[in-house]
Amino acid sequence: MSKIEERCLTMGIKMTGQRKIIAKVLSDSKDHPDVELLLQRATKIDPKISIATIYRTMRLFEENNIVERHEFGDGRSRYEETPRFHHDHIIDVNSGKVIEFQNDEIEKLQKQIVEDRGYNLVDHKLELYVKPKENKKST
Amino acid sequence: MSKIEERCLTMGIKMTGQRKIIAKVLSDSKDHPDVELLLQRATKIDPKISIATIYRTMRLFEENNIVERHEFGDGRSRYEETPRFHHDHIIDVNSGKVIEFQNDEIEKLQKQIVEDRGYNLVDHKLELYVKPKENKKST
DNA sequence: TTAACTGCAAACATTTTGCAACCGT
DNA sequence: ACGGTTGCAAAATGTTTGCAGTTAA
Repeated sequence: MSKIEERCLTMGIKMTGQRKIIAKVLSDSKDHPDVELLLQRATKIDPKISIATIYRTMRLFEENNIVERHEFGDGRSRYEETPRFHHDHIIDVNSGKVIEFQNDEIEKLQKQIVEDRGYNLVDHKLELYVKPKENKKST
Repeated sequence: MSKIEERCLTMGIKMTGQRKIIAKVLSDSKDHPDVELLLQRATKIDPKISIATIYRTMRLFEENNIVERHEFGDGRSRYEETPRFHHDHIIDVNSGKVIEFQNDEIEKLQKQIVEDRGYNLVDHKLELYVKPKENKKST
C-alpha cells in the first residue's frame, strides 16, 4: 500500500480503485507531475481512467493536505506528496528542473515579518528561479 | 503623462491612444488589478477598448519590464507597475488585501542559497499568506 | 505611406461540472 | 441498496490569435 493511500485511510477517505492507482502513481513520483503526466502514468495501470478523475482526486487530496499543489509559472498545476518536512523550490528556468531546499532562517524571518504586522502566517510560497552559473552566458 | 507612459517612451514603445489609457489606469492603480479590473477602469475613459488589447498591452509591458505580473493563487494574473524598489507580498486570505514588504536579509539568504548550489538567481517569488491575529479563530 | 495596432469573434488550454452508469461499504 | 464515484462530453474560465479595418510615426 502506498504512503499516500495510508494517509487517505487516516483521513477517512474512501479508497476506490482509481484513487489507489493515483495515490500510488504520485507516491512513486520523484518529480512534481502535472495532471497530464499523472494521467499518463495512471493510464499504464488502468487504461480507462479519466482526466476528470485525476482532477477530482487531486482536489480531494489537496483539501485533505495529502498533496501540495504548486504553480511554477507554466500555466498548469503541479503536485507533490505533502512532505514530512517543509521545503521550498528552486526552479532552473533553462531545464525546468525543480530542486527542493530548506532554510530555517528564512522560515523564521517570514514568521516574524507577518507577526510584526499583526498577522499569523497560514501558508507561504518561496520560489527561486535560477540559471546555472556559467562563464559564457546562454541566451 | 503617466509614469508608465514615460517608461514606454524610454523603451521605444509606440504609444497609441489605448496604450496611453492603459498606462494611465495602471499608473493610477494603488492595488494589484487583474485584466478584468483594468478593463473596467479603462472602459470609463474609452468605452470601446477591448479586453484583447488589455491582454496584449500587459504582455508588451511585461516583456519590457514595465509591469510585473503576479499569480496570487486566484487563477488570474494581477499586475503592478514595476516598482523602483523590489518588494514581496503578504496576502490576507480573509480579505484578499495585498501588502507589500521588503526584507534585505531574506534577499541575501536567497542569493546565497542558489549560489551555494552553483546557480545565479534570475528571479524569485515570495508570498506570505496570512490571517489577522485574533483572540477567537474565524472559520 | 505603411507597418504596427485594434476590435471582434473564434480558438485555445486548463479545469470544472451535469448526468447516467457503476461501485464500495 | 444507496450514496458516493466515475467516465464522458459539454461548459466554464482565463488567455491568445486570425483577420479585416484603423492608426501612429
